Amino acid sequence: MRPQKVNSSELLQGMLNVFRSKGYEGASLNDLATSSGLQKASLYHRFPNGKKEIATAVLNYVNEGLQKDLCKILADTTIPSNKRIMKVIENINSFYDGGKATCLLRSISLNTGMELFGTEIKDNMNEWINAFANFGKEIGFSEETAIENARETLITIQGSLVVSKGLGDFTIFKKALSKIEHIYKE
Amino acid sequence: MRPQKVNSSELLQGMLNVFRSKGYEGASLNDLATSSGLQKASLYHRFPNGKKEIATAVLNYVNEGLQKDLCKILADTTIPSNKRIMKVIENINSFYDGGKATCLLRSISLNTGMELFGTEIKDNMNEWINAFANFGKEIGFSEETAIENARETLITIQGSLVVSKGLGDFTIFKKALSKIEHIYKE
DNA sequence: GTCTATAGCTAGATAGAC
DNA sequence: GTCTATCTAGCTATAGAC
Repeated sequence: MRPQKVNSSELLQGMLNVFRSKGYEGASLNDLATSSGLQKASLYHRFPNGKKEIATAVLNYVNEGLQKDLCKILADTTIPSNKRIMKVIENINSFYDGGKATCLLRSISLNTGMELFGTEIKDNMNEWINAFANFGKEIGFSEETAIENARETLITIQGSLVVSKGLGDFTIFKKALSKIEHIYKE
Repeated sequence: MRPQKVNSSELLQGMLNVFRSKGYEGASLNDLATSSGLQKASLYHRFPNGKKEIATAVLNYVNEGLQKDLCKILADTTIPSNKRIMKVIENINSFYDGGKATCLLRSISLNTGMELFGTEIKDNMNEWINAFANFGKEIGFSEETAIENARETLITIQGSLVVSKGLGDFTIFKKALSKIEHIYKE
């Protein structure tokens, strides 16, 4: 057995960046190959169903990160809630590179409509909302308020990513994150 | 002089829909031709610099609509402010087809990064913010609060478009609009 | 498991008839 | 001003050597 030249998470991280900045249609297999350090044909060895399978793998990779860096932390009752929300906000900030990186869900959902990856996108968004909603209930929000705040949290993150990037003013993203932090720190 | 087979605003409206749903890279000249009712080569007659010029024209077309259906109305002091904000919210709702349509700025900014249409996008977003900020000042907000609320208005619109589409739940967009309405109706 | 080479297709763009 | 026909470059995907 020949060793893999590039390991799986390096590969996926590189391709994640391509999909984020170029979208699904815009990301060519040449782009993906270059970013990963492999040749096109080698990508087909690892992902026999081509581009669609690559994008699915990248979506799963992101979802694992979501579980690890957001859901699990928010649900970890051994840590004080103030610490948890702080840590999660930090993770979100670094995940989106201070607002400079585009959300994969958003870039993938363009071009493809919802047909190709609709369920993956929906599931991922629901996990965000559920994680924050459960956290909200734990710190004393009513069921309804918790869900409402969780939705607003996701809306604020997505919206501030769009606006801060459009205006080239990344303090907007930072402010949005601290606004979210305050929602959960009363 | 041969008459134009399709007039300018029909042409642009059709192509706007293509760019919104497919993004810049995803929108092929065949798509654009089909949506407009003309052949590819005819599009090159009207837009000699090709796809980039088409996208610029569509961005300008959207910007004209923004002026007419949002900026001018918000600034029209002959109408009571409550009526103005109601009318503008209605226009936003129909412009985004109740949340089902994607924002052109968002779809265009993908793939192209900010390199190609960065200034157009920035200008357009600034017009949104200025229009709402001026309106906010007029109804009594402080300079700072007015700008802060205007930014949050844009963030909420963009974010709720993303989330409601991702979840396939367009009541989220509706709720976001009524939340915005309340900001300006106290 | 990775590579070079290439097939088959569609993209954006152009030429020239009417 | 609009059309059909066509060019070249790039795309996704595959074949087959190592």
